[in-house]
Amino acid sequence: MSNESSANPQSPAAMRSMDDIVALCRRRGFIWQSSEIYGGINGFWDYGPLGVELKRNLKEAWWHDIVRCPGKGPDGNLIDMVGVDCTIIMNPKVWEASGHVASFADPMSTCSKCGNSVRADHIWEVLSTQCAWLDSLLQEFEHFTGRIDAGHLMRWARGKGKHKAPNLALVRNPEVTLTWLSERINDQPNNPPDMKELVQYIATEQFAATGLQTPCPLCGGEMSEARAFKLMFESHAGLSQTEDNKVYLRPETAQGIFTQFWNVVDTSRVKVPFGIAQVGKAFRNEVTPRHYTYRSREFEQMEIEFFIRPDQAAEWYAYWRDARYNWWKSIGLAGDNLQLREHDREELAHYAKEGAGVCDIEYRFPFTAPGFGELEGVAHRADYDLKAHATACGKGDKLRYFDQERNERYFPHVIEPSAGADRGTLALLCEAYTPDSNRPSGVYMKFHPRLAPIKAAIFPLVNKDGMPEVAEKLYMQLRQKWNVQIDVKQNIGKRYARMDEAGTPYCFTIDSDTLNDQTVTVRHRDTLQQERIGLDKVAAFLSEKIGG
RNA sequence: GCGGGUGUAGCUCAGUGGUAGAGCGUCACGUUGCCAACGUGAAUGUCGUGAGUUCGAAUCUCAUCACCCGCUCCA
Repeated sequence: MSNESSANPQSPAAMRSMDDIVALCRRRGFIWQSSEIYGGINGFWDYGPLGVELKRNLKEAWWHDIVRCPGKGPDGNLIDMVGVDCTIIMNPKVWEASGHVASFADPMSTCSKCGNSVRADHIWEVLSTQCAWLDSLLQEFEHFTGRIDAGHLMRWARGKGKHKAPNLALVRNPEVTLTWLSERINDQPNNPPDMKELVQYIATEQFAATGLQTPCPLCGGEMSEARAFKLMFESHAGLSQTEDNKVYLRPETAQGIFTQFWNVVDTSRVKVPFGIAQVGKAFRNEVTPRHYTYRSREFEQMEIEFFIRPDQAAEWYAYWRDARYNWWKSIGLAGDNLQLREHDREELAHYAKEGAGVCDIEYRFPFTAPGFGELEGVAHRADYDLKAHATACGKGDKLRYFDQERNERYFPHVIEPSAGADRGTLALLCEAYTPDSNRPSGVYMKFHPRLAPIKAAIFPLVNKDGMPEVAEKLYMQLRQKWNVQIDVKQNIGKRYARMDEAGTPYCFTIDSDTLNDQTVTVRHRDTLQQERIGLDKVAAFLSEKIGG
């Protein structure tokens, strides 16, 4: 990212370069690399003293607004929401039922010449739709009559083919390759090869040794056997390490909620519509962890599974989509950097094709700009998960939810707002980062006061004349309710500057007037303005500005 | 996984084969009278890591790790 910031220091992007944000996060103790003294580990990040407060504030704001005080739904009734906290390691059958074991092990094929990797089940689609050299080859056969013309192939191999598919067997060694192909045609004159087989023949040099090969869509080289990438972390529960006790670290928190759905219904007096919320770690063996904490291998989710009557999916989907978008706005991500994006039908996941919709709430991170990156997804998952678990555990329709009012049984549909706590924290950091050449620190963190890691700082103007004693008394009082800091060292400007970089919204300074008239100055982070308020009014001031 | 780039103190960087440095920051003491002031002093380095070449390597070579960029991936 050093290129990004140095390339064009005048551009708006450079004003908010990721490099500078990362540097501040490190310098002030928001985020560090995991195991940094050993060189770090790709895809894992730690939160420092300020970072942990910020992330906790985000999770607590979410829990407060979602579980404790969720507001009214589209039906005008108060929303019913309860929380759970499920384990990271679950019975492996959970992941078979959810489809993760199958879909998280997408077999990949790699080109032995150029190293290009393609999903094995997509390779023919890629070859037929996005392959430049195959397009070029097929143009040679525009007037293709059904007869395979070795002369045509040879001419292409020695001309265009050399540039477009240098590693294709036909290009490297056309004589041998065409020998195998003509043998095939002569052996079975009544069964000419179809397009797929033809493409495999021209990709094959050592037919006797290797059998038919599949060519690389980029360079024509041979693609390797498909091998599975394990996208779920694996471990073993028990001392021996065998297939029998293999377990997975959960790749999402949602499945804990689904598997406990029936216990919640039986014990919590909730009835549809209602929601179950959970905050917790999830793990994915991402191929390429990138962009600071944005795509990590260990991350934290804040998920709601909201259970509804199937016929009410559309209105609840719309409700959660708007509620969640507005929530992110309310904690300080207002403006052009936040957007709501409905998915096209084509990009929908398998469980959502027929649903009321899927959307992402996206933030314009410096590394995605001018594009956006996902903060939260809101998806109508229909009854896919509850049904899958009901079937997999062998109880099937017996696990349908009984709707007393309507006297009917059904599997509730699910609207799932699933947010990333680490991505949210990163967005808050990026949004807060505000360069300001007029202040000593050169930058300040403009956190919404509700999310700010430190709510207020208490400073004696000088470290004598009874000021420290007054400051300490105020500090002892305020810290019972808020995360506040006291600092008596060094000059006042330096202390303000430090608080600017920590994003502390208010500083209370005790000076000589305090000793006479029992007032303190309040210094506002964003405006640098100061006002005087009574020493006994400080707690009320914070309550009004921050809550709590 | 592929290709390109980067890696020296907390930060910004200097050091191109011969004693590892500066500024800022941090800490201590003094001072202080509202925005990184001043004075004195102090601490802080596996020169990303590991090998190799060399009498001698931060410097040259190779490997490796981490980060950044572009592909790829993103259920």
